[in-house]
Amino acid sequence: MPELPEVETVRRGLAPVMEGAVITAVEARRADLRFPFPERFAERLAGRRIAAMGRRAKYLTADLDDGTVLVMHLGMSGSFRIEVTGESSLPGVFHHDRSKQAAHDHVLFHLDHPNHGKVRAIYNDPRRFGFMDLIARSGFDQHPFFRDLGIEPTGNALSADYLAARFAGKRTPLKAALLDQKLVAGLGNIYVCEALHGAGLSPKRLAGSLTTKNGRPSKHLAPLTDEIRKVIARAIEAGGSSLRDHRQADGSLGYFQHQFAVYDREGEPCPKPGCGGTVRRIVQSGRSTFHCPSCQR
DNA sequence: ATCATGACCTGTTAGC
DNA sequence: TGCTAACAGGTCATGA
Repeated sequence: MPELPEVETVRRGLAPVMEGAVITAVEARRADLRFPFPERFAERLAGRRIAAMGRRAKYLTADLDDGTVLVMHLGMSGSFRIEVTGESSLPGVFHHDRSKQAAHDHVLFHLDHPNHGKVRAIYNDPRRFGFMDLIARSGFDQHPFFRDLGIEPTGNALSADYLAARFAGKRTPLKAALLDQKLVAGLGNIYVCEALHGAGLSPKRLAGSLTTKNGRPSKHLAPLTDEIRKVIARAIEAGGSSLRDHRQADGSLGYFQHQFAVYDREGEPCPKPGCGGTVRRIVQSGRSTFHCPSCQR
């Protein structure tokens, strides 16, 4: 499910109830998700206070008061929801039908928050491609999860020069290059399709074709960085995209899917003014790519 | 080294 | 209506 904007939306939803809260208990209802939970997972979390909720690429992090970091990845279908347990006064908290989602509730974090009282954060993940781990804050950047990750697409590091350096000599299609978390971390299938359409670049074009002989950026790279930055920012603003199950932590739906130009719009007219093309679906590296062959060259 | 592919799992939907 | 096949936001291990 979640690319960077969805994970960031989850982080923003969890932060108000998790930051500053003490974890009173954790229930892991099975031994593994994609990977086994770390040794003594629940015991190591119990009693810890959460100092801050963070995000790196598509990873959610919770910094604990003992120097460990709870790392969480939502995989394809992971989501969180918040439930108030007592007479807590959280405006707009998700009042859901518990029986509906309980089937795949795998981890329950029981929290005690100084302002909100007793609250639970519940991790649900039907496909179980998500995972959780505990690592040391001191070794965070060197940890295998994070060591090889590329830059965040939201910050100043993303530039035409950066992409030119990383694309140089690459024979892989632009679509695959942008999905590679070692180059730009956090982009996924939706937002790569959208950014390439915005930039008017074909997903089939070889990444290396966007650099000049001496490794300088071609004229297409500045617009591409702009489109990446823009689509990610707009999607975060919209609370992410709700294709089937992504929700904000308060239960409301993200609505960026209504702004897709090409993703999941096969057969529809290209929305670019004056283009007149038709959105097509192709398969690249085993995954759907949506693009407009008329205006993406 | 680089790249494309299948595997991991379950749920939903398109098509017959 | 009911069955089956294809497909889904991600990543990792494989083999060419």
